[in-house]
Amino acid sequence: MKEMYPKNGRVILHVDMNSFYASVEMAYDPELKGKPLAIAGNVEERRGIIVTCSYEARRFGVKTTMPLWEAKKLCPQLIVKSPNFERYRAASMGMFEILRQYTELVEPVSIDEGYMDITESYEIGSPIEIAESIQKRILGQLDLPCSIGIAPNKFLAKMASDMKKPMGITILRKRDIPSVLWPLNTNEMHGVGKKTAEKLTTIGIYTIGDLAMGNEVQLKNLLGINGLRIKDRANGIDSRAVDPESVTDFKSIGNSTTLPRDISNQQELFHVLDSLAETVSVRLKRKNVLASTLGITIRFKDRKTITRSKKLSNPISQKEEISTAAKQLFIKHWNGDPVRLLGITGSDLLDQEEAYKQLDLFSYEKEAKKEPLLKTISILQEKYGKHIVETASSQNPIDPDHKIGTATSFNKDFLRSFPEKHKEE
DNA sequence: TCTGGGGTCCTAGGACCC
DNA sequence: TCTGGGGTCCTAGGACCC
Repeated sequence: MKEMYPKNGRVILHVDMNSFYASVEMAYDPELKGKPLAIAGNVEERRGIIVTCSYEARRFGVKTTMPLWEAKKLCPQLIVKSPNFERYRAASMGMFEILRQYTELVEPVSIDEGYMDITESYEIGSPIEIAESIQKRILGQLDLPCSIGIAPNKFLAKMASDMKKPMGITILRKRDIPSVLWPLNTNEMHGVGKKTAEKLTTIGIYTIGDLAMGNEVQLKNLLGINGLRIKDRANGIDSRAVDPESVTDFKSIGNSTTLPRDISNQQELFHVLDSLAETVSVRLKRKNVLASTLGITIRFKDRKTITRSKKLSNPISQKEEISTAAKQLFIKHWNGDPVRLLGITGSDLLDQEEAYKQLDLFSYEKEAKKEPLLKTISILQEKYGKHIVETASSQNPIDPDHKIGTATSFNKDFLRSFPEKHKEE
C-alpha cells in the first residue's frame, strides 16, 4: 500500500556522507578498512591539521581540525593521507547522480551533503523506503556510508541526519521537536556556533528549548535578524526551498596558502601571490566567469588576519591581471610584518558571456556624442581596453565605414556579442 | 610543536547622490 | 542661523559551515 504524502507539508531529505574523505580512501583501498585513518592537509609540514578521520581514529580521540602532531600523540598507529580531491569529486558526482534518480529536486550544499525535496515522489515509495533505497545504493555502488534525515523542512532534516551516524536514518517530525530538539544545547544547532551560543547565555538561553521561547526583542538586539531566524528554527520553522540551481551561482573563487614558515621578504611573498593568481585564474576560466572585485587575505604571525579588496573597472580572469591587482593591494596595505598566510579571492563574478552584454554601451554613446573623438578613444580604452585590438583617431581612421571602427577596432568575439543593432551603427 | 582551505551571509560605517 | 532622510555602493570584518 502506498502512503499518500501530506497534502499540506513537504518531505525533505538531508543526505550526509559519513567521514567522507576517509570513507572514499577506504573504498579505494579496502586494506584501510577498520583502521584508524586520517586525512590531513600539509602532511609534511608542521602546520598540518586533521581534515577528516575514520570512526576507528575517532575512538582514540582524534578529531577534525586537531593539529596532526596532537592526533599522532593520541593514536601513534594513525594512518595519515593527503587529500585527493579528484577522487572525492568523482565520488561526490556518483553520489549526486544516485540522488537525482529519485527526484530532480536535489540541492548539493557541499561535496558530501545535499538536500532533496521528495514531496512529490510518493509513487516511488514512502520517505523511509526512499531513504533506505538511497542508502543501500550509495553503499552498494560506491562502497560509501551515509546518514539521512527525513523532515518537513531543511533545518529539521539537517538536524535529523546528524543524529545517527554512521549509516543512520532519522525521521524528525514537528511533534518530536519538544522532546528531541529542545533538550539540546544551542551550540548543537546548525547555524549556532561558539560565539552565538556564548552571547545567548548572557540572556539566559542555554538550550534550543530556551531559544524557542526566547524574547524576540532581546534576540533581535543581541544578534540582529539572525536572532529571529534561529528562534524560528528552534520552533521548527524553516520555509527555505530546495533549490537545485543554487550550485551554479558561485559568489567567489579564491585560493590561499599557509606558508611553510613566516615570511617577510617581499620578493618571496610576490612569488607566492603569482602562484595563487595562477590558480584563481584557472578556476575562474574553468567556470567561465570574470571577477569584478579582487581581494587579498594576509594572516600574520600572531594569526591576526586582514582582508583588503578593490572593485575593478574591468572584470578580469587573466593570471597577469589578477597578480598585478593582488600585488597592488598587498603593497598598499602590508605593514612589513612576517606573513603566515596569503590568499587571493575574486568576487562579484560575472558570467563571461553576460559580462560583455552588460557593458554599458549606452553611456558610451552618450559620451561619444558630446566628447571630442580623442576623448572618446580614451574612454573606450579605459572601458573596453582588453577587447580593443587597434586604435585610431579621426586623422588616422582604420575603418571609415564603421563609426565605432573610426575610434577603435574591437576583437571579433567581442563585436559578435554586441546586440545586432549596435553592430550596424 | 598551536590551529587548513574552500566558501556563504550579515553588519556597519563612510562616501555619495537626490 | 546650521543643517534631513533615504537609498546605493564600496570596503572591512566577523560568524559560521564543511
